[in-house]
Amino acid sequence: MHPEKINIAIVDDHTLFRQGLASLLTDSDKINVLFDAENGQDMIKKISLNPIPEVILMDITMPLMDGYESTKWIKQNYPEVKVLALSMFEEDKPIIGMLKSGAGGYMLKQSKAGDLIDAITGIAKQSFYINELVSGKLLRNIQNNQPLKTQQVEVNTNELKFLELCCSDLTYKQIADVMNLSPHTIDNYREALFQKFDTKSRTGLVIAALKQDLIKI
Amino acid sequence: MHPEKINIAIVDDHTLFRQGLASLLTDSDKINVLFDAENGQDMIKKISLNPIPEVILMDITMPLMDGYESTKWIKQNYPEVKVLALSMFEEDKPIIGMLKSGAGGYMLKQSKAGDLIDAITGIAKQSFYINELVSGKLLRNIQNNQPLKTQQVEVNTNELKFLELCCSDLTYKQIADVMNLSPHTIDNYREALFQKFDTKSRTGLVIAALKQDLIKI
DNA sequence: CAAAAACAGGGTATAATCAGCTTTTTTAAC
DNA sequence: GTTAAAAAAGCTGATTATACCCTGTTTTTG
Repeated sequence: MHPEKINIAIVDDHTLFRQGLASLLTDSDKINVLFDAENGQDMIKKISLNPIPEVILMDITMPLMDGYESTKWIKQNYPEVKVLALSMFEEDKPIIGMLKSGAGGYMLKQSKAGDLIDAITGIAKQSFYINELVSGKLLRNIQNNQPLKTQQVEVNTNELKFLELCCSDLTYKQIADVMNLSPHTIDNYREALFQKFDTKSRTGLVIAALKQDLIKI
Repeated sequence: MHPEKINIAIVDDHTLFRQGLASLLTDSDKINVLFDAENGQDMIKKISLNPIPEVILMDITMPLMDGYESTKWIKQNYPEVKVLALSMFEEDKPIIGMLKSGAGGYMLKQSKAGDLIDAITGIAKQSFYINELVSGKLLRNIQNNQPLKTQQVEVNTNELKFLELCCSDLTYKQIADVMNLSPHTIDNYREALFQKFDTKSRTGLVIAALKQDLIKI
């Protein structure tokens, strides 16, 4: 009397975990495990030999092709397939990384089976499944995407203008011209900024300024 | 017999809404409205004349100083105060915008009173309150923050490595050394890339590669 | 007025840019 | 397998730009 089962695949390099999980999920009457794979390359091989799963449970750390790469590949080649990250890490970086790669949710391996099944059914229906673990990270990520300043370097208006003009094919002589200053003054600016940014080349200058968010491209 | 009430403030330019809401929330035994304000400037004036609220309910569209600005100001001057956005818009932009500005949650004005009270108590306790409305936007935002490619330029592995090494103070000679190639081969790479990216300087190369997302800094 | 900051000059060594050419390695066709 | 074509790697030599000196003048500012 149950509705149609959800077809999934499991990608994880630990065989015991993979097969134990498959058995566990199969025991429930809601989920059908189509195939499993021990890394991304194995998954690519097997996905064409099987029916397309609705959801893929994806580990992160795997040899040959990890969870990030595998998720990106899935989203490029089978965008309708949902990926649910399943990992032991609860740090920000892997969570944000998997979501950026295209995962629609993130579950910890220490979750209860019932919660995982909820997540799978949730993600199958709505394309994503956000729990408290993930929502906080998401929010913090979006809010921290701009500051993160190191020891901010002070630059005056002219130096800033100069830095912006450095992001071009203009020579210093031409920059001096544009700014209506002597090339030697530009020399002074450059040397001052070299010191401030601890670099020795125009390229280094531009990159340092970009990193500090002083200029945009 | 209720625990301590949560002290809040309401910032919204519609007087009837503001006062009606205040009355509604005060009727509950969980929330105490310290003050209200009709825009960000009014809020700034009143916040120093009152006890500091735990949570501020913040509208977005307001004259003189809108919700984005007001939220940023709060987060800069009273970072411990939580902001719960309260708006009629359920589009991506305002939601993402308010969260980026520092709001810890986002509720629709068409919510039920009980849900709003839940959100307020939630945000007071945990600093954020994520509902289904917000989580999907967050996820989509984070996933769409990268692509947007123009006409992609093809570069091979060596050229890519070279581009990465260009983002440094290394001279071409040193790059050649690192890559175990003759400096003249590096010359060839450079010239080929100059053509591909239509530039004439190392700086231009680096910037073009960054724009195309071929390299990261 | 004195000190600091900004601007400007001359000069040199090194690195970057550019054009034209040879050799080696790959690729693909025969 | 041979071989022609194409691609990648390597080279010479010259010009221009960049990086780094030291020094002096003007302007701002306390």
